[in-house]
Amino acid sequence: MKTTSKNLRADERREVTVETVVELAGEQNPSEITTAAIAKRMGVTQGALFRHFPNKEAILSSVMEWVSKRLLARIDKAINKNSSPLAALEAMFMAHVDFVCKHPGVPRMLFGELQGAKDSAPKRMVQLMIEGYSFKLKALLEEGVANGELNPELDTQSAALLFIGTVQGLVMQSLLAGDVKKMRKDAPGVFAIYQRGIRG
Amino acid sequence: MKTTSKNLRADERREVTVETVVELAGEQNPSEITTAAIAKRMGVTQGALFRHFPNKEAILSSVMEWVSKRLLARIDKAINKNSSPLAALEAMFMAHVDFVCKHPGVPRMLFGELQGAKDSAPKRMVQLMIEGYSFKLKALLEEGVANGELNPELDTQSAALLFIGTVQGLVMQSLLAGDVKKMRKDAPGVFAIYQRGIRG
DNA sequence: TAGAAAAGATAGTAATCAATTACTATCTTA
DNA sequence: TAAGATAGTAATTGATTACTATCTTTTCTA
Repeated sequence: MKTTSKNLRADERREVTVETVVELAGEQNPSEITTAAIAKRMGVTQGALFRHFPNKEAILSSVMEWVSKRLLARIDKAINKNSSPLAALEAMFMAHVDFVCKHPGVPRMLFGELQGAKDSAPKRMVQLMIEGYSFKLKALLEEGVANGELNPELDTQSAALLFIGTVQGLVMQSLLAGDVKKMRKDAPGVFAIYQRGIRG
Repeated sequence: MKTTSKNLRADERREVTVETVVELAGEQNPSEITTAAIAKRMGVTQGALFRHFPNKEAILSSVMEWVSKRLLARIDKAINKNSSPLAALEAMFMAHVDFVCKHPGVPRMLFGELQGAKDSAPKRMVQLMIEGYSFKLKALLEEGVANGELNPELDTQSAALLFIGTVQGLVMQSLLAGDVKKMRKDAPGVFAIYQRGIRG
């Protein structure tokens, strides 16, 4: 029984830890999240964390893995629901925005990890995720070009970069306003301009 | 004489401090820049910093002020050189990218400050700067719409957001590649798509 | 050029951090 | 149900942080 047991199993505890970090990252600067803060939110002592993770970096690595898995799965689902590449692109965009709205700490953590000079395990995880993301994105863009939906002379490399940057811009704007939901509201208008830029 | 003097005057020392922080931010995670690291780079002891700044936050505030002044001045110069709004937008974009290339730590610091939950003095400074930036941007966009250069039905709010996001996307890409100069190379292609999205 | 004022050095402080320790509570299963 | 395995606690560690008190050197000025 989950509800009656005081102690969680190791894998459950790891899962809870990861979710707690994602939650905290939505409320404060991710780089200032301490192991003590994580433990407190979980209702557990600080030292207990190190029964399940060798060190703090391993926690962050697990978080990045969690994010990567969930985001890419969402993206895939959005893509597969649409036959047209352009429609799929829009669905992918909205799925991404929706994901970030639900987990506002995620883009902050990603950006934070990328800023670290040394290439840590979590940083490599982020790079890997963006690689996978870009791959799907470029495939859609090239499909659209071949399809005729997109500008035949489209620079797909730049278009992919702009796509990701667009989401990043929405995130930054929501940070400025201190309002996460703003993103969902602004997304359609911004994507409309992007779409106009790549359409055939 | 500057060269012969061992001690700098207070205002000079403050200036050097700010420039050192900007420099360090280009090399490492801004949130991990310690007062000891700043002092070491300046060839001065850590305690000496507190002769010129009441605390660390004041240093960061000064840095943000420095950034704000320099960036907005550059933007203004770029705008004033061009009569056409669309040409001015492009010049503004390139000036911004150029500035970030010269000071790669700047966007990292901005983003980092915005992430802090509490609204500190440096955070307010950043918000003020982006406000000024957006103001100039929207003026140009509206001018372009009135002019006929831009899409008459353009959503200028979204267009402004996308403009800033585009720069942000370039920054992120350069972080991923670990190569700042990549940004300058990618900028024209990305702006071309943006331009296509807003043009009349 | 004396000496006051400014700038910097030296040597600390208290607080906070991730990590580790010795120990206890709880669960599982043979 | 006894015994081993697993999960968590409480206290402490050394390192690092921003910041400060006191002393020394440099620079400016009257």
